[in-house]
Amino acid sequence: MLKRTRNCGQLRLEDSGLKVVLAGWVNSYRDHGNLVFIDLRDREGLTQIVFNPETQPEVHKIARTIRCEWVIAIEGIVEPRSEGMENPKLGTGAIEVAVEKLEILNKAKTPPFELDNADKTAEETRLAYRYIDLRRPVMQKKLKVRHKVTMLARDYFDKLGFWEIETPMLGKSTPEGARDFLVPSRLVPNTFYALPQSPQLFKQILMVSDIEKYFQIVRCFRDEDPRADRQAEFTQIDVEMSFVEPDDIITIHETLVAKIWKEILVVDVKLPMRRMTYQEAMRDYGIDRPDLRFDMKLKDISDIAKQTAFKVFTSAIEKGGIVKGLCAPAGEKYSRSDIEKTLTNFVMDYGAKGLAWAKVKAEDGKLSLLGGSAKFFSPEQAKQLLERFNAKADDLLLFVADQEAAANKALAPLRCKLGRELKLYEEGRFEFLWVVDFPLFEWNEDEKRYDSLHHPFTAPIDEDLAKLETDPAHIRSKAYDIVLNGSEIGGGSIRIHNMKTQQKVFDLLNISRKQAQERFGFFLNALEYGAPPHGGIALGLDRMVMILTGTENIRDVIAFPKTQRGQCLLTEAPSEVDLKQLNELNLRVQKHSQIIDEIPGEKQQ
RNA sequence: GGGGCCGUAGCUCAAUUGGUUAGAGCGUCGGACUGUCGAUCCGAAGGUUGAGGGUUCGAGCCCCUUCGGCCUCGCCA
Repeated sequence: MLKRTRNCGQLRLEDSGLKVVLAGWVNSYRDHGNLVFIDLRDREGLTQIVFNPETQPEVHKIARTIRCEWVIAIEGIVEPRSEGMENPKLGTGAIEVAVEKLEILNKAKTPPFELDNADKTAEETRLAYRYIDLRRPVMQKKLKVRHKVTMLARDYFDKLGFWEIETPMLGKSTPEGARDFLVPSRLVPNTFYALPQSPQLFKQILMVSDIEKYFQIVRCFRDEDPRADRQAEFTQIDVEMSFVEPDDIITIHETLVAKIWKEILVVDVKLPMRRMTYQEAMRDYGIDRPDLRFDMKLKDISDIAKQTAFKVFTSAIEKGGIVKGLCAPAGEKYSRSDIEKTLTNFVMDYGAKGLAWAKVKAEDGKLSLLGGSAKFFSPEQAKQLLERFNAKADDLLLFVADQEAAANKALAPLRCKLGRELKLYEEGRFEFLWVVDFPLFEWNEDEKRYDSLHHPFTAPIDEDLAKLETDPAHIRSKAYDIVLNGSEIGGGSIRIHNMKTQQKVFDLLNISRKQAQERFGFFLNALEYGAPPHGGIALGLDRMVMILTGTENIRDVIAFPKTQRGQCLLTEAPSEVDLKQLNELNLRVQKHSQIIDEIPGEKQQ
């Protein structure tokens, strides 16, 4: 076999005269009857190779039989292209290689889609032939960025004295949080492992073991329905440290993130990153991960709304709700039908009961409200509204009247939609933010108990500790989320390292002593054997790479992703298994049980 | 579990109100061609309209069921 000496993206004019060996895939071939040109591709680029019938008649003859995506190796001389024949689109466009020897390493069937048109090809087809899809430079670039991010992280943590330690993939199922993927145990019949939703408890236990600084680039599993930015199997850059406060974790990780942005995008991220309390985020943006690329804050207008004659507003407030809204700059481009159909349906998808609106018009230099709910506002009320939003002519005011949480839930996505559609920010902007001071709990009305906002091991802020007894709803936690352009790219907290506090939290979560022992007994025990104060974070690798590579699709940054039904179209997983395998695991699937039920007395297999 | 969009040649799409033999571009195959670079020119092959059922004289189109993909609400401590 010809051993390659150069890659296909490497050769330049100054290499002229060199004898080289290249190997790769045939990207395209152009047969002129006389000369044959092939663009040879490897992951580094394209190089044009030429077969000349006059100098190499035998090789030329074989070259004419070559087809796209065949794998070949060639030996030849690097030659400068003659005047006007250079290809400025290629890095190697100043030269070509005149082939002297050709080896066909492998033929290839015609690909099911053309690499050049793959961006227009159904994703289904691309996933079924992922090995071809991943040959495309755009896909390779994404995988390369992902590789670079993990290498940067590993190098960064190593230099700071962190150790990368693996934690088990076969773990213990806990009913909290997301649905677990279960793995049956063969050696202990009728029992199951769970794949980790995160290495949370293990990394905390490592702190008890005085590992002090741990990190891991680790796969996590949550058996919930996927989304465009969510996959059942995903990767976290997982970190835990001892003897730290939130500031320590925040500083270390914003520095890492800034380094990643600098190295990969050559973008300078201003440090320290902005911080915002949860309260402020919810008040101004209706969500704990605000997109700060544009302003357009939400405003509570309940005080004005309750004075109006608009029943929708007044009755919502009477029921303890609020009226909250936003002012879309130049939003008058939305027609009445856009607002009352498209935008209203949009907020209703998020549970809003409706969308009130009014347009801001200028008459003789004076602003007034027009259309929609405008008629319900007195001139004085209208004036107050316009002032509150600092509204300008041709703006559009939109309101939702509901319980506060429900109003936020609808307005936050509406704000993002409007920001995008009204082009309130330019692409390529990165607005980082730490959201801090999360509540420790939220009240779960259905279950009549508190739920952890973060997870049950999150520590309360010291000055709020006393509220564990008196006012759990208003305890703030030492949790922090890092948010970028409205996307949560990481989150963590300082943990409870004191068994008593941990027990108290379980009580409020309505987890009984017995349940706590069953589920987390090993962990609670560990806390009693000298657990240091500790905390950590997990950065979402997939989401970071998505933003770094400018894709909205998480499948683009995963080499072998799954579909919305959790299937791998390449391997056709998941699949049925042999009865023998099931028997070894002491398992019977419902299909078999039904057969047995239907044929009583039939001998069981 | 709910809502929405989609499925026609290998790929991307078209096909009038339900009406003749389902078309085009790219790709593929064959041929031509002295320097191309998304080569060009000539020619050819290629279809169970995702699957099953129904309505109809007649279905790619209408109805039902089903499979699959994407987006989304719920879900994701």
